[in-house]
Amino acid sequence: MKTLRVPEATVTRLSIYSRFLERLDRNGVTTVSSGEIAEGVGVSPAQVRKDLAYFGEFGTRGVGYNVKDLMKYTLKILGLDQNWSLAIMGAGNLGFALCTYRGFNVRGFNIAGVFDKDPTRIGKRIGKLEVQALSKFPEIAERENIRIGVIAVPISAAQEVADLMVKNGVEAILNFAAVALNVPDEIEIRNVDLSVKLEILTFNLGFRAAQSL
Amino acid sequence: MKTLRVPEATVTRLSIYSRFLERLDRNGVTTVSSGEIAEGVGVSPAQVRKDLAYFGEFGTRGVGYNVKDLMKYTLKILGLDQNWSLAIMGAGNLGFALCTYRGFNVRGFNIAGVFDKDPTRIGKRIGKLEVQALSKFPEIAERENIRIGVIAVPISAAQEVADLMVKNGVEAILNFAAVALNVPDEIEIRNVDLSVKLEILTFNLGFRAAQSL
DNA sequence: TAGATTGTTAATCGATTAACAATC
DNA sequence: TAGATTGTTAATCGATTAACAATC
Repeated sequence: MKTLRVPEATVTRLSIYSRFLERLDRNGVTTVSSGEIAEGVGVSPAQVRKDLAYFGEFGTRGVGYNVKDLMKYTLKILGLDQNWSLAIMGAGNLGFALCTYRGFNVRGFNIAGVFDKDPTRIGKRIGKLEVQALSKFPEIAERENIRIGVIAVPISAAQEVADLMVKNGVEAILNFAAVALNVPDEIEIRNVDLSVKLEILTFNLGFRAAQSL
Repeated sequence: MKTLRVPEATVTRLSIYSRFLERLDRNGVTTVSSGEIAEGVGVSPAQVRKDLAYFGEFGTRGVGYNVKDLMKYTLKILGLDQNWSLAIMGAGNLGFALCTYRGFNVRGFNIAGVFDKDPTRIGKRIGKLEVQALSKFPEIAERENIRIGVIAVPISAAQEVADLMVKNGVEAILNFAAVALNVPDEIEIRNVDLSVKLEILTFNLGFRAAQSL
């Protein structure tokens, strides 16, 4: 068993390459070079080739890459050659926004259930979805084969919701609550803290001001 | 002029340290060691000390760090010893969720205006805010000293909105639209692509399955 | 063949970690 | 003083880039 280690930054870039390739394809472009991809997404050509080299040889020397083929390969690498059922945990404002976010659908993510524990929210409709009680999670997770859950509940409820998902077979979690969650090692988890992102900006603004003194 | 280069990961961790310190402070803890911070946020003690060392000496050898002091220092480093006025561009579901997100307020971010170009949205209230026409942006940005803007509009409108902000003195942009924006070099810009985050998870699920073959 | 571009290796760059002198 | 923990240096680790042989 080879243990190839792929940098997470490479995976992020592959996402971006695949979007760029889709755009080229829509525009009828059939062949592209690493330099053109690099130019299009703002990295170096060597970076593009290196990122792809982790997974195979997809180009033709002297020619470049076939846009349609490379697009398919990158999507397959990312696991996007299949559809994924998501659970959105929390039907507050953020949960609502996530349920209606069109960016998920175009990449093959299908929201199979939205859950809340607030009785005033349960039963309400969000588009084609109906907000479900947390108690319905096990049944729906099983039926819909939900492997990925998104946490959009307040900090105080985040751990409880994570536990519920882990207990019911969820393998990966995207967590919007600003708290470090305790989950087994084998669960993939990533945090998105919106305020941290802003703080990188304020740091840089202040830092730049200090440098120019 | 020294050109100290601080890794972005260090800034992200400082955000997380500062939250952990606030929690300790609320719990009445007065002194903390790099090892305890490391334990609390899931990094190495050397990492904690190295991150802080970019900015000065904040501890006492043999003793540790004073929680209140270190909390203040980290907040100051991040630029959070002042309040920041934000503009939310786009009053769709995501814009609405951002306007009502309480995580911003506790870190000193104040939403000073929410803007949209859809006439059916203009004038609607979101909490204490009223959705403003894009044409009001210059006036309000100036009056409220808006230096940071958040883009929560569809891809098709993102560049236009970015241009408007840059023209009116915005220095930093948090972009939720899945498109690379063209802004002058001196503008700080970070993208948050919700789908890319999910794709890192699907990649890892697929990758792990492949490794265990 | 000449020109172009890939795939890959080696060099470089940068970030993390281990180790320890400084010092409370 | 003995014990503890910082601040910092040097070693290690990992990611990016430059360069070029392979080859279309």
